Amino acid sequence: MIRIGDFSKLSQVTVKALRLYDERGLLRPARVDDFTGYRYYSADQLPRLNRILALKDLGFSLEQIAQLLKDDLLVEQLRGMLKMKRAEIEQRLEDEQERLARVEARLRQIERENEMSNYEIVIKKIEPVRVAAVRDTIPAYSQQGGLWNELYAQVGQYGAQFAGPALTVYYDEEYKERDVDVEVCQPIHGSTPAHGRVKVHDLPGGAMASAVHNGAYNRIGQAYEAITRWVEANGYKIAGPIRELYLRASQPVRQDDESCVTEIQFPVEKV
Amino acid sequence: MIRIGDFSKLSQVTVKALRLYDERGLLRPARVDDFTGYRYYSADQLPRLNRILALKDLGFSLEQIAQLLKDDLLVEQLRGMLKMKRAEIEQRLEDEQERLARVEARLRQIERENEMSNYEIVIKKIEPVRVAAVRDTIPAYSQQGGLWNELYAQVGQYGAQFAGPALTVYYDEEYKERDVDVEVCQPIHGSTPAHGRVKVHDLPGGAMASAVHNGAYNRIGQAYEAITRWVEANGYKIAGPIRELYLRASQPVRQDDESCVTEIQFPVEKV
DNA sequence: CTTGACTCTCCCCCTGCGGGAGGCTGTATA
DNA sequence: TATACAGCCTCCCGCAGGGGGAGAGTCAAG
Repeated sequence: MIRIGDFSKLSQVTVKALRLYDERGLLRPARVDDFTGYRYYSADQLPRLNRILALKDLGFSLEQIAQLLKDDLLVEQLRGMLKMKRAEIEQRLEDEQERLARVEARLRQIERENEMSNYEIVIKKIEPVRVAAVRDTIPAYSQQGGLWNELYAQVGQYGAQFAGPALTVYYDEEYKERDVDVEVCQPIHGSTPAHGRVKVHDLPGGAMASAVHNGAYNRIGQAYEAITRWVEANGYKIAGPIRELYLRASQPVRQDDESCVTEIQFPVEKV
Repeated sequence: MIRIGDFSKLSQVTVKALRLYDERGLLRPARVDDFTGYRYYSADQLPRLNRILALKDLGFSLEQIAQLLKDDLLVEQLRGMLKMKRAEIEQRLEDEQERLARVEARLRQIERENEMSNYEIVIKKIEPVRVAAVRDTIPAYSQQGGLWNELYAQVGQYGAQFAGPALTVYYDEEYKERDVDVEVCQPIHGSTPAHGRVKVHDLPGGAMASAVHNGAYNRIGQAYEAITRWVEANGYKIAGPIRELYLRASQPVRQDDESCVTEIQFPVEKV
């Protein structure tokens, strides 16, 4: 009969862990003194303990190990658990690879510019969103005013509930200074009947690379630049029209209002 | 001013997380109502929140992020943290690769034999251990008795304290049936003067592939077989003389005593 | 008999939240 | 204007796998 401390030395497992395995039913001591509560182990319990350690090394949780240690375990079940675990590990490997790529992209950026970027790009999954919208090709970005007036005249008339901040979708594949294909949108709840040029439809959801620009519109180009570089450096590609969400806008709209907050979303998918 | 629920929708961060970031000092709301305790956020806090999310995505803990968000952070420090994180991720990748290899080795073994092995092999780090020992070349494994008598006669005389179970070291590089170079050892505390053929020295520590054989000695070959296969299948190689630890032995020694418990240790290193 | 090394149970701690209880608040509607 | 009801607040517990420590009981040697 071996006391817990000696058994701990023999097996290289801490006393704390042994007591936990006892409590969780993974390894009951060969004998427990009724009066003192002392745990007494037997040398032939080492194989079972080693089995526990080996399974832990494979990444199983204590609860899973308890299942795997039951006497009536079929080889089939073991095989199934192992395959599950293999898939799990492969997934984690992939995740860590991507994480590593992101860290290295950051490091390269620092080496190049020797400073931190002002923009943080994050990937977010967006749900599809119902909007009332007016789409048109207009001479220049700054000429959206008319479209917004048209949109809110209509939406206001039907009193639809707003479901989020207004946004613009830019449908041009490339950057254009003139004759821009834009759609101004207001997310709404429920449905509002289409009327004239105001259509109600659902913007598709999906993965978005998102950055927030804090300040005047006339410097928003920096945000586009940062996000474009990030998308390239992190192995994504653009997979749809870009959106601008006006989280805080000036009334009336002014290009040099520093208090504006705008989120830019690039739909992306992995290369 | 944006209430926490709306800010949560805007940022795709749960209310619970936002409250936690407030508590941990990562993102204090722009204003907190003194009476109601309501948190009010401002749209221009989104960049900071996105920075938090981006850093979390790189694998930093909330505490590390708090450091990284401080105003007086130098680029140098950021670079240092990133390099640390890179090393950490590379380490994890390596660990997971090995874990995957172990799982796959198990699966292959099951496919081959369609049953579970009776032996569990674990890697353990062993500390160097001081022993009193007698080494000699003897005609056969089973002839160790004389060496043990010689050893204990001497050790008993000086009354050294035992520091663990007795063990044998097999110095032959290959398996041999006759003329075996063995050393019988008893771990002791402190030092005992050498006398005659009994030497006191330190067995080296290091990584050991260990298996426990439960039962008679004359079936211990199975354990050797299992551990040899494991070492090969998991990308290790043998890096020193093999040890046998007699965790529970019969008195007198009998080859067919089923109550014996013996641990076999192969010093290994990665290929 | 005493001392010192072990052992016992119980409780709190770690991360990054999720879930829920119990109790205010703010707003939209009847 | 009264009342729902959604939204917010602060606790408190739980998670996995133990680590650290308190306070009290046990064992073996000198």
